[in-house]
Parts: sequence; C-alpha cells; structure tokens
Amino acid sequence: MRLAELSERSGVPTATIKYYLRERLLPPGERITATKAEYGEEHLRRLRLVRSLIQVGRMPVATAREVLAAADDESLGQNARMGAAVWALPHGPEPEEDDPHAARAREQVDTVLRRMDWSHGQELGDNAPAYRTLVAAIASLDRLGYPHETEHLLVHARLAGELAVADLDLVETYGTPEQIEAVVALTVLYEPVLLSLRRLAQTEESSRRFKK
Amino acid sequence: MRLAELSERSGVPTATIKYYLRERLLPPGERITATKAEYGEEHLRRLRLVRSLIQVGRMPVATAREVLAAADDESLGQNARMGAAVWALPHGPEPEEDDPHAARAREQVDTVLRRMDWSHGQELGDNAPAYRTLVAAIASLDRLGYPHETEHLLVHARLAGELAVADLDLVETYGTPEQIEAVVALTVLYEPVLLSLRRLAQTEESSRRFKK
DNA sequence: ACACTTAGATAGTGCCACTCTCCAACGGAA
DNA sequence: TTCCGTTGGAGAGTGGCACTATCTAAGTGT
Repeated sequence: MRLAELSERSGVPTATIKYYLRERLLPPGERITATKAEYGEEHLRRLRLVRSLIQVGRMPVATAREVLAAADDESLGQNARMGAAVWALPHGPEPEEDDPHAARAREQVDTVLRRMDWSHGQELGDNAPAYRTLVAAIASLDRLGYPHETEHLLVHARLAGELAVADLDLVETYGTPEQIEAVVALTVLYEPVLLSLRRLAQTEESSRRFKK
Repeated sequence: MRLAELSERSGVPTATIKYYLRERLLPPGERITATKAEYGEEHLRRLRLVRSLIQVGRMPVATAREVLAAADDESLGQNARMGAAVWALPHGPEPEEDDPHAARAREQVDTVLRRMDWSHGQELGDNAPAYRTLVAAIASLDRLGYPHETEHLLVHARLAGELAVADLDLVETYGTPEQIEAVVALTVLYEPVLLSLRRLAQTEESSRRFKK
C-alpha cells in the first residue's frame, strides 16, 4: 500500500504521516522506486498505535519515539524491553531537592512500598520515573496543606496492585512477540479509562452523599 | 504582602504571577495606591493551588480558570459548585460520531454503568466529559484490536468505586467552605499519585511473573 | 532630590505538533 | 514520445500555549 492509502485507511493526513516517518515513529516503507514506497499492514498497526499514544494517551512525540524504540530494541530480552518501554513513558515534574515537603513525601512513599512489599520499587529506589513523580505529587499535596495519611495512600496502593494484576492477566493472553506492545498500549490507554471511571464514580458517590 | 513577597513565598516568578492575575486565575490584590497592591494569605493559598493544578495536574491555564470560576461561583449551591468544577476538569479527545468502534464502546460503557448501578452517570448520559472520554479511550482500544471484555472493565469500575469512597471520606473531614476546593485539588492531584502507583505495581507484578 | 521599586500593559520567546510548499521522479493517457 | 497529474521526501512556515522581557507611569527611601 502507498502513503495515500495508508493515510486513507488510518484517517491520518499524509502530511502527518510524513512527519511521523521523519521523526522515526514509523519505520520507512519499502522503497520501490525513487518516488514510490510500499507500506504493509504492520505499518498501519504501528500508525494506529502511535496515534493512540499521542492523542488518547497525550504522549509527546519525542517520548513516543523513545518508548517505541525501547519496545523494538531486539538486543534486549523480553523483560528488559518491557522495563525500558515503561521506564520511558511520560512522567510528571521531578521532586525538588532539599524541600522539606519532598523529604516528607519520600519517607511516606518508602513506607508504602515497604508495607506493600514492593521490593522492586525499593531496589530501583528514586531512579524510577514513577517513584519520582509519585514523590512530587505527594509533596505538592503536602505543600497545599492536604493531609494524606499513609493509611489513605495504602488504600490507593492496594487498589493499584489489584489493577496491575488484572492488567497483567490480560497481557498474558497475548503471544510473546506482541506482549511488549500490549504492555505499552494497555498501560497508556487504560489510564484515561481508569481516570474517567474514577470521576464518574466520584460524581455518583458525591451525589449519593450530598444530594439526598 | 506585595507581589514580590508573594513571589518569594510561593517560588513563582513575579512575571508569571502577573500573567495569572491577567488570566484571572488569581483575584486581584487590594489596591493601596496606583503602584501598590496588598495580597493576603488566601492569595498565597490560591496561587499554590493554581501552580499544582497546572504543573502537577498538567491542566491548561484556560481550564484551570474555568474550574476555579465554578468553584468560586457563589450563586451556586455546594453541590452544583462541585459538579460544575469537576465538569470543567480537563478531559481527553471526544469520541467520533458514526464510528462503529465508538458505538461498540458506548454500548459497553452503558452496560458497565448499569451493572455498577451508577444511575447518575446514566442520567447525565453522554454529556458528562468523563463519559465521553471513557468512550473515546475504549473505542481507541477497540480500534487497535485489544480486547476489553466488559468483565475486565468492571474490575476497573469496581476499583474506581472504592477509590471514590476513600476520596470522599477524606473530603468530608473538611469544613464545607473548603470542601469544594478540596474536591478539585484531591481529584486532580491524586491522579498522578494513582497512575504512579499503578506503574510501580505493574513493574512489581511484571517482574514477579516474568523474571523469576 | 533622585536613584530605585513597583504594578500593570504590551509585545516577544521558545517549544511543539503539525501543515504547507516545493522539487525531482515516475507513470498512465494521447 | 510528450504531456500532465501524482508521489515521496525535505525544509520552511503556522498556530497555540505558557510564560517572559520590556516599557511606562507612579510611588518610596535616604
């Protein structure tokens, strides 16, 4: 299939596809002649994934490139690829150094990881992007004066753990070659799902408590 | 306190505070003379909230203005204000009309809402931003060919419900005047917390399943 | 008296995700 | 063969957004 058809089947403008090719979010098509290139079904798949990551997952283009590069890196094993891909996923602002709020937050996060027995997070320590983002977010709550007892965080952590189990169960239904892509897609695309459900649930719960 | 002190105590550059004032994210200070304005503790509070919403919650400035305007609107009751504020919260892309994937997603979401007995979401129907974002995200998963059984969605919905209960419990520990602001702050700032915990949990679970 | 600050308005900056324009190279129709 | 529309590729341009720098008139401290 040629660029025009790829565009039509995906709904992405040709100019944008060219941009993604230039940014190496898509592998180049097979060059037939100087002015003709052939794209396959896997290009269409990849293009749809890219679009989803960027538009639904609100991921920056540069980040999507890194994530996909990690997922594609054939020099790495299955696990290393997954880890690298999730590691490259977009994350929030970094916690500030020498900030008492950040210090308190860090302590609290460490307590939660210990209580949850998430040794992996402990080992990786404050290098993991998710850990740093978590600390920054909690530091921010602390700065605003909102309490966030460790107990309350543990509720969230426990629920996050259940989510992870459900997600990994789903991933395991795929064959190994697609698992890496599936982890990336499901991790990112279930984020808006989860957040939307939470907002709907909050609206529901709130109207139950206050309206009636 | 003057603008310079507000800047120093919050860590936000004066130029940026001026920008927020212009954009009506902060109420103007009390004008003393033509070149002097006095800001109070509540300006500092509000400024910190604005910064958190924008930087930690990644909320666009225009959206933050709408959310805060709704939370401040004294012509509305407690509940209407909360609803309006949450309604204005940033949301993802809209589902496309006349798209079979979106249609399937819509059906599935309705089933979930019915099974969860979330009548409120049912009544509001497809007008609620969270509902529309949810449909768009699931449509996207469908387009990519990832299965998302209603059962799997229900797992997420149930967990979202538990989260909402925990969150509202926390909100109720505040006095009514601060509750609206608390709902906004906690809804938005717990999103990165939840997503970070989920990623950490996934890493943990994944290393448990695959590494060992 | 006069250098220094301040509040406020206006214009400019940098980044990012596209999008437009151009060009040389085909490729089917006359 | 000659024409003319189409294609892939590359570089420059666009629009939106969140600031940020400059400027001006009006105080303030010594």
